[in-house]
Amino acid sequence: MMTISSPKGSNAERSRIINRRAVMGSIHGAGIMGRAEIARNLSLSTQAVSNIIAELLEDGLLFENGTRASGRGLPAVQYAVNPDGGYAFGVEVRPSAIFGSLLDMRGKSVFTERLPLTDARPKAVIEHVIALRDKGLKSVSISEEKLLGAGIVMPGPFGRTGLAGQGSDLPEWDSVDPHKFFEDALEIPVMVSNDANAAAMAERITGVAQGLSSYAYLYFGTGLGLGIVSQGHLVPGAFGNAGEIGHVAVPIDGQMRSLESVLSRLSAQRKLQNDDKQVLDFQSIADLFTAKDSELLEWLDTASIALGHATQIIENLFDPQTIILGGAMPLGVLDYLVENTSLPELTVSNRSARNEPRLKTGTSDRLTATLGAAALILNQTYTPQFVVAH
Amino acid sequence: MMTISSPKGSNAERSRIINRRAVMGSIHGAGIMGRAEIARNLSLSTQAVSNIIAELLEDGLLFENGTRASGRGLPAVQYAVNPDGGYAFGVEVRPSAIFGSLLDMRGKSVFTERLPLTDARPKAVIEHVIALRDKGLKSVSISEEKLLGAGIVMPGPFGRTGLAGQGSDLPEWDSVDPHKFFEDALEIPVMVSNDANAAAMAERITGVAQGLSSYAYLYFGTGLGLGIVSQGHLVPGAFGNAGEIGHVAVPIDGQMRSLESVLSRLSAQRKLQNDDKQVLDFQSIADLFTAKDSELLEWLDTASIALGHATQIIENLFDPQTIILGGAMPLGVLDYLVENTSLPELTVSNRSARNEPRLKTGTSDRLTATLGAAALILNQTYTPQFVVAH
DNA sequence: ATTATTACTCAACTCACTTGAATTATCAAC
DNA sequence: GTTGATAATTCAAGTGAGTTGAGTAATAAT
Repeated sequence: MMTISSPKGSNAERSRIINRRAVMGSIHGAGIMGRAEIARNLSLSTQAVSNIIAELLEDGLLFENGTRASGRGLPAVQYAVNPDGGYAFGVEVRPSAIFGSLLDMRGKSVFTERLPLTDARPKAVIEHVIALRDKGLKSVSISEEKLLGAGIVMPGPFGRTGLAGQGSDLPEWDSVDPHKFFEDALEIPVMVSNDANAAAMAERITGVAQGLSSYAYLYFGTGLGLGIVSQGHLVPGAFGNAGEIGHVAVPIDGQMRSLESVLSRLSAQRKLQNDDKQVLDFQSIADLFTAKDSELLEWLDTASIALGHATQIIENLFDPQTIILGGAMPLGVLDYLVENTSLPELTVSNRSARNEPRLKTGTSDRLTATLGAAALILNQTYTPQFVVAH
Repeated sequence: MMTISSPKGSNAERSRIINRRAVMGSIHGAGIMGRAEIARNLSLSTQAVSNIIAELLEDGLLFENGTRASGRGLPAVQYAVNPDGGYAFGVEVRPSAIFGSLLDMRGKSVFTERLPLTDARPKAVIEHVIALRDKGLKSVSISEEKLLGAGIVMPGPFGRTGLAGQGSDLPEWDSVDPHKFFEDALEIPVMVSNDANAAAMAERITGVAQGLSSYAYLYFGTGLGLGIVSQGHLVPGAFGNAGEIGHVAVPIDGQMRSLESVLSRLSAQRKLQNDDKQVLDFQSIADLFTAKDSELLEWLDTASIALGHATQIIENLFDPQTIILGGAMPLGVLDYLVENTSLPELTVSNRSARNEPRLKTGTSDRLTATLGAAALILNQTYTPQFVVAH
């Protein structure tokens, strides 16, 4: 389902697109920055950067932010990203509801909304998506032109796989190319991804992964997903289904079980439901954690063992700067996992010289993936899709 | 140890470099190709491609290869990669020996040699490397200018990690940046990588991964490594140590054991040594396999179970087009593993619509990594280090 | 007050790609 | 066979975007 774009050659126009993004990315990463500094950073002439910045100012994507002297010489005029310069629309499609979000240029959420869904067929979904978009635009009084694009999060796996029927997939979409479908309907650039990848990108734009280029993100949705970022780019897999770590088996009490069956919100809910037959929501789990519920602590023990195994696999396969835990799981629970997981010793990540902890928590929110959907678009405007060697 | 190059902006000169590589890559991938066809492929004007091809002809990297008519219109002049246009130098450094190779532009090996090493310190190593280079150049009568670069394979992990002392590392190199060291000494572009990554690239240039963009490569060295290729690029990890899959634990006979301890040449050698206390080499294993040695078949049973687990992990984490098995293990053994491994069902790769098998064998050779080292350089000349969105 | 240093701008230049018209070679239809 | 459509190729002019070098302005150090 994921269209693999064949690489294109470069020309003047495409260079400008790349350089605009590189300039935006530099400023976004540093907060404020001067032209000469950016030019050095990107190995471009100051004149080139000056021209690009003039264009970006014109487009309202940047604004001047005073001057800063560093030692001798004329103090550099600083530029910062204009939060109101553009907005990214994020959509999360689940079988029973659609979530929408709007992020400003700095990744701040300015609108979120949930619409229940009774019909998950493409036609019904797109109507709801458009309704969400219009409501969002109206609620913050911005015009449609300011929309940079739409990020769409849909439950994976994409296409029929050995995991079909395992969870929350949308069978009605089997024969639809979501990317083309949404782009045709919304008429803005669209990126389609799964929840874990989107959440991973959200951390890169506003969260704890700022400044990191290679990291992994363990996403707690209903199940468990993994977003892999290598050199600033998502590793999508050949068919867009990379990161299905929930289905990897690990030994628990001498028995092989899928990670998802012991390390996910659903597994916690199942464990906690043993007593009273009601479905526990996010808040209930948070409350139980605060109350130091013994069943939950038991679950955490097991989950922590599972996380240790997951860490060993992820670290040895990717050698990331860090592994971030986030998603729809109470922060206390995630913190507890990070603190109480005994880290495997036999991995490449067990090194003395580290700037980042091996595990850390990211944002914990039921809307992580929805915001992440929009972050996919922001990431695109800040990350040139290329790297020049040396 | 791996230097992470910060992205640069683009300009006319860098565009030309990118486009030259894209043109070379198109032709290499297709075998022969005409200018207009390449232009369409890269979304460039035919004029631009014409200019680039003229330059590449001048440089001796291409030659004309007849014309081909396809329907109406003037038949297109076809171009092919000139094998003698340039050579890539590959070096594999092991604690006790250095291996050198030269590949022509089409990836054909024109020289290989082994030099024993009694002193693995950088100074001694570089002397041997230079000796290898000079011998190679002399043996095929090519001048130094035709060397495109050198690929260096060194035993990972790079830097001190939790795996230090586990295997074949080179402690003498702990405080040396191999990339800078070799580039200063050889005065040509250098790429440093581990054996698995290099082997994965070799398959992409000449082997069974031609035309694939996202795949995984299980490398049988002494231990077991994994090369991960995503969208034509290696996934190196934050510190160059991605792919250490050998240290991932899997259940064997109800017990967790590292993959390497059951699925590697060393593990086979240990198993087969039980009877007679001699070290078995590559050829001996091949002979035992032909003789259907019962101990070896026992080892294969266990190894096959381990490979099933490895497959489940790799497929769920990367969703590759295929997993290739290769390295210093007799081809019969690898084929046996591919045929007799029962593939896990619960993975995203277990889909009906597949162009590639889930497992297949690549090259089986003791020199796989040495040739792969040179392939790193060829890959660079064929793969522009960028992707323009859409 | 002078000088070194750095940021920035202007104008000229250059590189490499694009565009459009002209040319050539082939296939297909009459 | 002649004619017309089609496609590859080249030539020459045009364009976009980056670079270069000279000149100006503002600051810190001497």
